[in-house]
Amino acid sequence: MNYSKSVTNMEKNFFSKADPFQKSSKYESKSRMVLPPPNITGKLHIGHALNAFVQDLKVRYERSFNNNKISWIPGTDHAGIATQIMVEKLLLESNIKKEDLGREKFLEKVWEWKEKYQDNIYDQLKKLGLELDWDQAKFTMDEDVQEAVSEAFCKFYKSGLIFKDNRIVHWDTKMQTAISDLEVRNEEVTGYMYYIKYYFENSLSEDSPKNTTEEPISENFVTVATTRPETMFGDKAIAVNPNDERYKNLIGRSAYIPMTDIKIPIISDERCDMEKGSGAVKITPAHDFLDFEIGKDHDLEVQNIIDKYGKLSGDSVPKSLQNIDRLEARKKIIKELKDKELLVKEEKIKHIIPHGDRSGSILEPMATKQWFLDMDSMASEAKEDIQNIAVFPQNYIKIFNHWMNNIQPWCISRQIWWGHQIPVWYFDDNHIYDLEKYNSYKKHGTNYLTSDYGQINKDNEQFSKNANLNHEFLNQVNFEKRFIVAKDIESARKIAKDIGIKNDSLTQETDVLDTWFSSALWPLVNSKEINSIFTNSLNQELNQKSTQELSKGLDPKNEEYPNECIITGSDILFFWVARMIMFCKFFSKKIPFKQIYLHGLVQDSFGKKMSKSKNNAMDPLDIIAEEGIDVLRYALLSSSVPGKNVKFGKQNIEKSRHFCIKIWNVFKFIKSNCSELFDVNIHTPENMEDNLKSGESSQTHDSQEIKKQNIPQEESSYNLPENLHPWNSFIVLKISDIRKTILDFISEWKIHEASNEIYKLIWEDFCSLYIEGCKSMLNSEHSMETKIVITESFKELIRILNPFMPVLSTEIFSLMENINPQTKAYNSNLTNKPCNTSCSFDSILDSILKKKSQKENQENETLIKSKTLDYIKEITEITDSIRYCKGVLGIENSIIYHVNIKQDHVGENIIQGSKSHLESNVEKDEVFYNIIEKLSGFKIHPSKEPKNDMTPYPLQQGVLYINFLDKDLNKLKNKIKKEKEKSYQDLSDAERKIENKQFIENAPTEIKEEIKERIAKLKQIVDNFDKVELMWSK
RNA sequence: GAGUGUAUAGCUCAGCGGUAGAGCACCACAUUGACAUUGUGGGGGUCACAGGUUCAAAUCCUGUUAUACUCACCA
Repeated sequence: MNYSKSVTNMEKNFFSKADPFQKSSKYESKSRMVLPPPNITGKLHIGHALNAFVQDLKVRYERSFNNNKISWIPGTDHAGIATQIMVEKLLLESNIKKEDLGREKFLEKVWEWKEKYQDNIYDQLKKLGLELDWDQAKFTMDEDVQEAVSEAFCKFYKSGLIFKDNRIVHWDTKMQTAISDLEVRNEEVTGYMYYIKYYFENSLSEDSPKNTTEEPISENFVTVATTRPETMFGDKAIAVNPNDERYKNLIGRSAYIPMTDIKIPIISDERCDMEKGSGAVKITPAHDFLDFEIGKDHDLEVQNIIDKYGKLSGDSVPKSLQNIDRLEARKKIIKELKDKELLVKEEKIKHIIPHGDRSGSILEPMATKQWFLDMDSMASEAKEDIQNIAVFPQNYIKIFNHWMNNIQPWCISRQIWWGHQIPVWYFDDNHIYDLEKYNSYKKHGTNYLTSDYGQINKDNEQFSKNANLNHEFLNQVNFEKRFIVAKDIESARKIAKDIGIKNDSLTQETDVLDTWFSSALWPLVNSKEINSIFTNSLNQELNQKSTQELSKGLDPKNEEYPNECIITGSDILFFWVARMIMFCKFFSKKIPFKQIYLHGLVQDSFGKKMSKSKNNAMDPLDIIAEEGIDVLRYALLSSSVPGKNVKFGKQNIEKSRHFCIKIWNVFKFIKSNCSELFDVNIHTPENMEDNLKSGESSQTHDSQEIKKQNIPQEESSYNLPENLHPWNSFIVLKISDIRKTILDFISEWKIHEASNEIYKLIWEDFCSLYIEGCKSMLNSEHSMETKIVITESFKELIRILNPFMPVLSTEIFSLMENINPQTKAYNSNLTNKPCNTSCSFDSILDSILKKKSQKENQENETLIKSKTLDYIKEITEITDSIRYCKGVLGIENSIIYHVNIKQDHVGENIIQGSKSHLESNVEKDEVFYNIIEKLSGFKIHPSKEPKNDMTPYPLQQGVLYINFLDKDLNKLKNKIKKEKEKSYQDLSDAERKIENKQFIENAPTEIKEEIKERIAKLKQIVDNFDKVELMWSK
């Protein structure tokens, strides 16, 4: 059964059967991690898949290799604006506008949508095969989250961080809401700069400028440049730079707004750029950020002339333009200005204009009343906090700090319906029932507070002494703006009653909070500490005392919070990660997570962002349907470098698919070649016996081991020899080495490096080298030993592979997990204790390194390792050389070629080397030659003297003699010549280095040793090259 | 304009002080072997450019030039 055909079944097993890797349920530690909650707007995209796979890898890695069980919490985000857009669109299909339904009915529809799409998202997440803790799934508008969000708002307000103000914000005319700076997408577009004449007051005749037919002269007007002429009806001044010689005389004069008889002053301001436009700029405080600031300083009126739909309105707008969309109006205005010769010129320019991230419509800066959260204090704290978080990649700390340094108050109110409604209740003067009481509170309340922001003025002792008034809640009431901040209507009513207001008059703020406001609390609301932080504190003042109480609520041993880590896309560092740090720290006094891992975005193979409109989006579930989970998963993991975008295309998928197939095939090989071990996993004794018998008959040779197995008192146990054959020790040592490398890479979040290491380990070391060589081992006296090492090594590989390919690894592991040949490890001799536990990879490793024996030390370990590696090196050097010749000369396998290894030089070395490894186990190491034969396809004859018809070929430590039959050797000779030259070059380079005094003085000893070794090797090589060339020339 | 990256093989990218790497593509050879969704070998690189630090630089620093992203910029 090939891989592609097996995938479906494998995945079925994966989802329906217990995870064999999860058998041990005892973990040293338990911790928590939250899934960045996907929006309930639609489908998962490939970026979600990458994000989820990285997290799932972390969970599996921590569980299997760190004894740390991470509870990974799924959830979904209500995504205010985005979802509202979708639902509105849906309703429009049946010709229903949200206004027709009204807020309540509309919200019902959204909740219906939520149910449906949350299920969708969860279904899709489940199809990715993730180890999520589904019992704890949460939605950002769940009741407890709503409470926490209200509470958070109140607390922010009481500590003076939230305020309501009339400020200029980015306004989305399509959604009719304000949005935050981060939700603005700047796009470069081609537009026009219009140069418009503003006539001076005293240059005019009695007639208004619109009637002028005279040729305009510069003494009569000033030219103002703008890209948005439609805003001119909101102009309150013309500003020039005080240092601008051209306009110095104009300061203090007035000019008329074209098409109107409105007169505005000409003022001077340093922020006015002399280089830009004409140097004179129209100031429209209501519709431009800088103008708003300038207007504030010059006491200019803020007059909105664009309504919330983007249509022109207001007294100063000419009748013909009233209620016309601003962009439409622009065209009309330009036409009229042209007609009236008020337009000096229009200039085609490229400029960047802000668009709504969600709606895509051109945003209008608009002065509106909004709720803001002051970020300054939290931001400066966050800059400290980020130092205590392990951030991967680290350079994002710089970016983080840069953003924090330039932070502005966050506009948190949205004029939409779907979201957390702001917990603020308004009252009006008509509803005061106890005026005396009200005024008394008002008086003291105003004194009590520094401003209308809610912050307590602690210096005001006078008020706190007044025992007749309940001042606890005073920082929740704003008497000037007539609102009460309270977590719910009951609390608001209570306060209202206290200050003499009829409580049935309260109306809640209709605005909702920015979606990211609730997201910022996500790690907190997903811990069980949510209650101790967000309840029963409404009537407490937020002071040191209650702060202490808050932090008391958090058990320091709490395994849930702070979270283990947060894994998310680098694009939402500011949107989400930064805000979580600030919010969670503010409320819990603790940094919400220990580590941050930021991955890049998944782009198409050309580096373009994937999107539906470009038709280059890849649906992860399509890929899964076609290729399987693991192929997608490994493809994403292996090509994801921390913080860098992934160019993702066919190639990534293909490499991954080939890898899966390779693993599946080698498993098939192992299964068929180590069949008797596999059969052991059928537990019934009768079966076992049968299987052992069949195992025996399937063996072509009558090996001792099999006989041993059949001895009843041994209960089919097999004694692993004291000294494993070096070919077998080699793979165990190799896996153990690379395992460490891989685990280190994962813990440093170098997942792409780890992926690459497991790839090389399985494909090159295990399949191409070890298993190929084992094909001869399996027919040797080492057969049983080899089978055990093959299966145990492979099981270990599969265990390491599990975080990368859970489906394939689970399938293979569950088919292999019961292969536990009852083996007595050799060390039972030493400890005198029968070691009849299953023979695990690590016990084999220990036995190779003779770990159980206390006499042994580190030195011995490295000696064993290096001896084993020498053996392998000798084999690979010979096979590589033969393969090289074969490749260069184009030799066919069907003809048997011979190789002589000259024993008086190379061979002896090798045989001695191998003997010492094999110690008493093997008398003569035929295996050595068999492996070379298997790997190279050449027949090997060890002998003292080569035959005359053989061609010498240089090795590092000697000479190979190869019978090339009648092949033309010129190609090879030329190659060797080149190789020789290169070796000479390398040698002289290395020698020059070692002769350099400064190098000797400064270089570290390891490097010096390395170079010395290299020189020794190169000398041998060069020497052999010379000898061989001499022989060839004969 | 400010910040942050990136420039390495034909393509997509790793490596980031001590002999230039992978996958794909290319060329040659092998042939049903666990694996044609294969194996083996090969060709192919002044590591953008210019300086500097260092015994040693693709790697660190400075500058230049491309290029990408983020933030600010609608006169």
